[in-house]
Amino acid sequence: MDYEPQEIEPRWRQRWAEEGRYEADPGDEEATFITVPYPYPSGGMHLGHARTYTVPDVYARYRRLQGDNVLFPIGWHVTGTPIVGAVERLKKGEQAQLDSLQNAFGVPESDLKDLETPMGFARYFIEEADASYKRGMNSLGLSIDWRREFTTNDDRYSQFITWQYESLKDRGLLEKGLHPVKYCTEQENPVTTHDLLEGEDVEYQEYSLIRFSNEDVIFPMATLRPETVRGVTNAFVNTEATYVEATVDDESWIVSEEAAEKLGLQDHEVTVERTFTGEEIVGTTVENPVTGEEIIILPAEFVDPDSATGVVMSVPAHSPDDYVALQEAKDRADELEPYGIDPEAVRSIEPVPILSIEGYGEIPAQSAVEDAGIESSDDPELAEVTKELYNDEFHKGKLSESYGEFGGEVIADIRDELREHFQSEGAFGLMYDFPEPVISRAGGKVVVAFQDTWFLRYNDEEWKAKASRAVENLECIPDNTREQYTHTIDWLEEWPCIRNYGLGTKLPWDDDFVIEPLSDSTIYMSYYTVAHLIDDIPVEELDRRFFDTLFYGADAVENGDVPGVEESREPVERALELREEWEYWYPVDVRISANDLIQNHLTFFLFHHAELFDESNWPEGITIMGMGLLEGEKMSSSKGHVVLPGEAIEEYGADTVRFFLLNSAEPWQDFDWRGDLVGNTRDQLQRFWNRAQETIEADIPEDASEELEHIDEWLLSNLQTTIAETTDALDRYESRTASQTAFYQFEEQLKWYRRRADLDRPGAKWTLREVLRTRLRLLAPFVPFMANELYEQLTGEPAEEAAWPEPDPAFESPLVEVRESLVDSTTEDIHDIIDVTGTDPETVRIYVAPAWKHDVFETVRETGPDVGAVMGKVMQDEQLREKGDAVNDLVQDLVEYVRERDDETLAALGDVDEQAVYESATGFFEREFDAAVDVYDAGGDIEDPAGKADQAVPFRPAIHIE
RNA sequence: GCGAGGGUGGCUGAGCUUGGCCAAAGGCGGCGGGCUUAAGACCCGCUCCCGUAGGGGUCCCUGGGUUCGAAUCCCAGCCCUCGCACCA
Repeated sequence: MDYEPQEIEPRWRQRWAEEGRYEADPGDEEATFITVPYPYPSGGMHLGHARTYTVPDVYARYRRLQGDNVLFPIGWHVTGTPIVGAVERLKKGEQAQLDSLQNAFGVPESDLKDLETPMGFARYFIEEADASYKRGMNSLGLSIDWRREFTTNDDRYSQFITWQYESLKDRGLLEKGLHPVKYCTEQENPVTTHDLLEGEDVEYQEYSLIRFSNEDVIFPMATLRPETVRGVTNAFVNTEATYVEATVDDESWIVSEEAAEKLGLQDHEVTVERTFTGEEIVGTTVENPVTGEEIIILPAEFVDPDSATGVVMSVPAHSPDDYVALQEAKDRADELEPYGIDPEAVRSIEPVPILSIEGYGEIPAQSAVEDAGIESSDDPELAEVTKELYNDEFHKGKLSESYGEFGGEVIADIRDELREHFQSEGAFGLMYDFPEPVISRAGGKVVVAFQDTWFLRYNDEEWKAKASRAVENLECIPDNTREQYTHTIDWLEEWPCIRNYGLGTKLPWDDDFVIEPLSDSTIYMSYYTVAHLIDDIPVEELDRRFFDTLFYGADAVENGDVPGVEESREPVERALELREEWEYWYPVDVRISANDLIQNHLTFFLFHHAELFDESNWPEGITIMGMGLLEGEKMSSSKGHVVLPGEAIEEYGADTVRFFLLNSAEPWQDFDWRGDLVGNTRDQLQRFWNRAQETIEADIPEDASEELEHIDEWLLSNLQTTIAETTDALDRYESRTASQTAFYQFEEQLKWYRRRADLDRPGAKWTLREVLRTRLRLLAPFVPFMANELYEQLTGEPAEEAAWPEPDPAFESPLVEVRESLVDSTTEDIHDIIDVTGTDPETVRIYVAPAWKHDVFETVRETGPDVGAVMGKVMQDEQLREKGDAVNDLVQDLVEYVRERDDETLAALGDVDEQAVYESATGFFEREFDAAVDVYDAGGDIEDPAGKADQAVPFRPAIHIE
């Protein structure tokens, strides 16, 4: 029977579906609960996703073979704006979106209209599309319990999330506050990264506003380097731009027109009193709030009125930009007279350094500009020089003594403190803005606005302490991720957990808001335990009391000791029944997720479990997964640089796809899907299949197992090692090591076995069948279609009905392995000699070391690798003493030999009858070298034409060819 | 700058935790052979240098060190990747 995955695989898919094979219900067996992030169907499924879900599947299948009752569920995450945004972009006919849908995911024109509602879009990629997740998951043979699927937009799920957030609020872990957000001035609405047309990567900056003043009028100047306040020599405004005088809160401010609008959105009361062009304030002098010095406002074209306040302070000693601008202003000082500026006053402006830094002159900006040979503000190198100087000053610059308590400190250490100091003194204000233009997809300018927002208080000390404890007992795979969780818990601050629109659950007490995706997915694993059993319960009955009963039990509800709920209440009968499901499955044994989610989602997952559930229900393990590359480059649905599981499975078969994904890298390493390598994997599987067929068809007598020879025992001994190593590797989630061991590494052993053994013997046939029977079970988690098919052909039942193999001590034999290693090394030696001499021998003579040499070996083995000690003992023997140097050389050799080997091997070597080993392999040697082979005892009266026999040492026979 | 992970033979990629059986697995590529009418597929062997006897030399980013012995441990340096921070 040929290997036809397209014929085999659909049969198994159908069987599994019909049997409900992977539907798991509570039972007597040990429960294993494996979860993976539910997919976000804002597009189709590609191969990167395929591995995400196949890794947990392999583990699930492994645990099932181990006898566990395994639950592997899946749901669908649709919360928030990405899907809504995708629909909007589609409806607008945006080309990038159409490309992604049609080219990357093969959506036909006729289906596009189905995608015009958010849930229609989601539903399409959940199950309808060719590239839908459900189709992909089924094709891959994932052992999912499909009864439990849901979406995060379902009413019942929302009731669950409502319970979660009401509980958290009662526990004081939610807080309302103002928060800077990206805000579209066109739609007058907050926007997310997905809503941006331009500037997706731009983060807003927190600018210090230095409150320069003229009389009662404030001229706030924005800077990201508040420590330079003492180095300001002048200011710049754009003469062409529009500025306003506005009442800001109770003060009079002069800023650009754009800045006035932004300030109005940042919790300031702003009334524009008067509008004028920048020209008007050129020449004005203003007072530095820190130094009290008067500085003059100069004109400059480069000032962008849409950046921060539109009034720029100049620090020529530390900003190459400012330094060059000031030089240019001096050169053209005479042109400033019409503004009422005295040219001499401009020419007399000198940079004022406020910090010292090694590697630069006294005026760092000057030396930086001069060293780079920059002469004009048009020089493209200026930006680079500026960046470099800023970096150096931040990390290495020491502030001058005029800063009092901050003097002598490195900027990086005191910038924040210094800013707060001047803020509290009233010298500084604060403003948020983007350093680059940001444009929304609606075409409007995006600015930073303050919005009322609800926060999760991840900075709560008690909560952090609980989360830290959850990490302590967590199995982190790989182990070096543990530190990252701890680190994240340490620095995590408040997290805004709502959005203004999108799919999902409304904030229970304010339905203007929706709970955002990273916040509505922290404990949903518990929902899987009952998801398939609550469809018949009316939505409104899934209330607070229901979930309290479900998760905390009747006692907690009756006694009113559910945190935040004071009155005693009746438990809900149905919830008590369901509680058994939850108690059976929980906690999550392992969460398998992506490494970039450690900093947010996975840590949130720990926080929420630590708060809402007892310690016994905290997650037990998290395994991290790496990313996928395609032919060496990052996969990207928007660029169409993806392979769809359906395409790959059609070309190679699901087993090949799975095997490649699991075997080419450990789960936490990045993998690279390369067509040539995948093709090779398919060929290997096919070869395995063909060999298996020979074994399945072989006619094996009943009593064949009684005719095992040494080489059969050797293979079986190796098989036991393979079982142990594969099991250990899978216990550590090392899918690559496990599959390499069970598949490729054992193939190497088989290669030797085939060369060595007479395969027509019943004993050999029996051995190969035994090997196949074991290997199919070891491989079943990886290639379930093939393994089940072959196992059924071999034994009459699928591999998944059988048990995971365990090493059989009866077949473990170091002695057998050591004996074979002697044959192997001798074979290699003979080959070497033949290769080097270039001869084709007719006779090969093998001389085994004589008994006295083996006696010396025994002495070395007993004494240990110490030449002096061994010689002392050996020389007590008169006969050996007579041999003199020969003994000395031998001891040197043997000490080396013993030092390099472990005790078990040495013990086995002590039991070996070397001559018998080579004699029994004579037939093999003769076939291998096509020559007559004779084995001699080097100590006997023997034929030794070249006088080689003396060279024999234990386990290294002398060899002569002729 | 901080944190994490790396630098291995033509390429890819194991080994490094637990130093010695490591000239260093496997795959790809290349070379030779078998099978075949032929190609492909498949099977076998070779693939750092020198060598007509199983040996020797050089080698795992660079330079030191520890050790009887280092790809593996320690120190210093260089370079790369990824996060974060910082930065008009």
